[in-house]
Amino acid sequence: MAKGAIVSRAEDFPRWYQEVVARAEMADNGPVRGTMVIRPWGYGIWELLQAELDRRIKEAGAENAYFPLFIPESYLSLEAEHVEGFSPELAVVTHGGGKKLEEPVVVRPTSETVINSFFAKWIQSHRDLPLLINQWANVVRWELRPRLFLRTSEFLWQEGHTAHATEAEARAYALLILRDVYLSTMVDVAALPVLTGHKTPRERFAGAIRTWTCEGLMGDGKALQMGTSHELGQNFSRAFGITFSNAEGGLEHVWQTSWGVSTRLIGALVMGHGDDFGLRLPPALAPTQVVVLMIKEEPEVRAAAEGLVAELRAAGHRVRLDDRTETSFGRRSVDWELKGVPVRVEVGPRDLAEGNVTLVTRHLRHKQTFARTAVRQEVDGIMARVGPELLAEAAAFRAAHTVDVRTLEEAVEAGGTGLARIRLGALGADGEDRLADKALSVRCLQRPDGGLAEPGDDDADLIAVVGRSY
RNA sequence: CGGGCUGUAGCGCAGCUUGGCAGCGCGCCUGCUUUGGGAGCAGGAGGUCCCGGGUUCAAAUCCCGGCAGCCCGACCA
Repeated sequence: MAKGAIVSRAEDFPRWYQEVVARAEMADNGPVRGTMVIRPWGYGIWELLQAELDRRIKEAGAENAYFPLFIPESYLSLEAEHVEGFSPELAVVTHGGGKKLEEPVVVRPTSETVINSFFAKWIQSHRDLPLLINQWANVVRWELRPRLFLRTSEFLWQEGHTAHATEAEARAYALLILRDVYLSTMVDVAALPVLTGHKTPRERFAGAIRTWTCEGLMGDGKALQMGTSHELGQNFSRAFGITFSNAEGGLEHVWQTSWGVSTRLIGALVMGHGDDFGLRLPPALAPTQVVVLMIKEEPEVRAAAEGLVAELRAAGHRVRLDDRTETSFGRRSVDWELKGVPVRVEVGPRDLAEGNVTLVTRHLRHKQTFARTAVRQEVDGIMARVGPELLAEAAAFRAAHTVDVRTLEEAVEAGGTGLARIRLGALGADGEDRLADKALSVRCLQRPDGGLAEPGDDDADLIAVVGRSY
């Protein structure tokens, strides 16, 4: 290992992950165990993700709102499975204003309960439906084994909550979010291939009747749940009394959905695209897409570099000038590489004398000299290619680490290094227990062709995607 | 909850066995020389040695008590 370099992924993947997050200045551990300080580079990625998600959420018709951080403890217990699922990880506030509270309040682990208590108030008629609400917020789930971005006690996310007149409409909306918001953002923006499917009852969200999921495969062969969209049926509408008068004058309970993705996606980006030199960002999520790096402080170099910055900015790229020539060239190159900036433009006297500059493409670590006048066009071209190439590389990795099997034993074998696909029925009644003994789980269920289950499909006939997971 | 390990500069660590000036690497600051893949030289700053008590002329070091963190197991999902 070269001086100051990070550990290789092959040698120690968890340590590699920690080092990338630290050295790329994405996040630090907070003072309270399990908490996280998101630094500008990490937060910049989040802001870009947020913007992409928010636009799609609004296109899907949902509106943003904000509900309180504190929830009366009693609300949680209104839905039996929900409270059972969340009580082990709740943070509970027992004192306020120096006095013991009459009723403790919990810090939201998710907002189903508060939001639904208001849905009950707002929804009277079928004309009030559908009600489509999203909120951007922090949530708290006390974690014993935290890892930055992947599992922290507090994290940032988006949670959508909707109410519909019919089960079919709720289901269609949960799937709309899954495909047009989550799948689209993960694949087209983050360049991360994901499997979609639904969870087994064992893995399902506490309180849902069906949980749809996007599952990614990380560089160490472990799966990561990257986003979920739940059909809640009438579980919460019955618990909270959310009723509406239908067109015939009858009183019905609404059908609901909820869905969320979090800052965990940043962890997915690191583990899905990173290499032994650090992070590799798709341009769409790079806070800085192009770094123009001055090799030396000379008037000609500065003039050329500043000219390129202006030109590339005008072309619509997020560009930053690195003129910290008091720091060595090598050091600065490595720093930008760690941060995953897609393109570096290296401007130095030697090239410049011949009217050239050097372009370095991060994801390929490819270096080439171009005429200064060709830079804009070359950068445009590289920027258009990076995302698709990262996506193709990750998809090839997943294909190479996915295998179809027929028995649980084979699934255990294959699941050790990647994903195993097996008919759920072939796992047997205690299949999930036996997988759990080997630290494996069913990540999702899909049709043999990878498609989503249709109404009427029997889970036993669907393909269970089995793997280790985060 | 059980077992093991660790707390020393911003980070990583040595020193503890055998008590005797608080150390090393990286990072940081200043100056000069450098700058095309983690620069060199010189100078400098930075400490509640986890906390409390004890033994001793003298404690980072030995003894007692406590706290925190990490790993493994159990539990949970």
